[in-house]
Amino acid sequence: MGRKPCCDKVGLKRGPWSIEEDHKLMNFIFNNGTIPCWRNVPKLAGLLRCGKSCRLRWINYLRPDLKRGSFTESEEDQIIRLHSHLGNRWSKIASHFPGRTDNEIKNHWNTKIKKNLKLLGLDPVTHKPTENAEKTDGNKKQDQESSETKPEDVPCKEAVGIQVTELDETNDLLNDYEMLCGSFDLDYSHASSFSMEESNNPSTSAQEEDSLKQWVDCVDSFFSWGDNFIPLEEENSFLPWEISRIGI
DNA sequence: AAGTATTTCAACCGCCCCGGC
DNA sequence: CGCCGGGGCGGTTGAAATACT
Repeated sequence: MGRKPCCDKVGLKRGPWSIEEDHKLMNFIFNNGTIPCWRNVPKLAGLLRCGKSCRLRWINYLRPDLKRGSFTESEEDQIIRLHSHLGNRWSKIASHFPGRTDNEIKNHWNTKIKKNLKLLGLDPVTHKPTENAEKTDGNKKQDQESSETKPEDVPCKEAVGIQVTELDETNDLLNDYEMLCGSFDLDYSHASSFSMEESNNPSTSAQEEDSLKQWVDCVDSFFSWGDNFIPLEEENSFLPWEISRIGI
């Protein structure tokens, strides 16, 4: 409304990213490290995209520390717990899951978890039985607000920030949820393992480095890099798996 | 095998917040 | 103190993939 768009959209490409575009963006980021101003990235990287689009592509898809694959049962549990206290603050929720993006969690919530909670007769917003939620419809907003209490306002249980009594309620909810998942025969067998201990440990272990190297190998085989790709080793700037340390 | 319905998820849109001036 | 611009975030869309008839 009267506000200038984030960029001049005329002549800019939209829609799915091509391999070549991914290549250009990754190459630029790997060779330049921190991005002080995303607005300049498309110009400098030779992309016909808006800066926001580049940022999103990097964060949601190209980042080397991204964890791929389906959500594990424990991750889903954690999402439900966090959502019951944080509401739709996807970025806050995602901050508890290294390697997962807010977009990914949001999508998973909207497509799967929400549906399963509804099947259980639970309101995905209030996390309470639907009848209950209807009965207290007038107070729904209040409920919602209280359920979306800011994390900093809530005494913390471990790193997650959950009151003990509320945690018990959430655990009951999760038991029902797990039973439901079981009855639908959800398959987590192909999903990678996950633990909050692991996720709360930001230290770059040798294991993590290995996985990042694997990622790079994987990307190398996945993308058909063009001849103009500058191997990072040759560039001598830094290795891709060091990105997490310098904090892009 | 073909057509249709449903699901998934990458990407976009637009608002809000915050820092710089 | 107010304005401006950029980044971040949540909601939404739509194309592609998958399931079903």
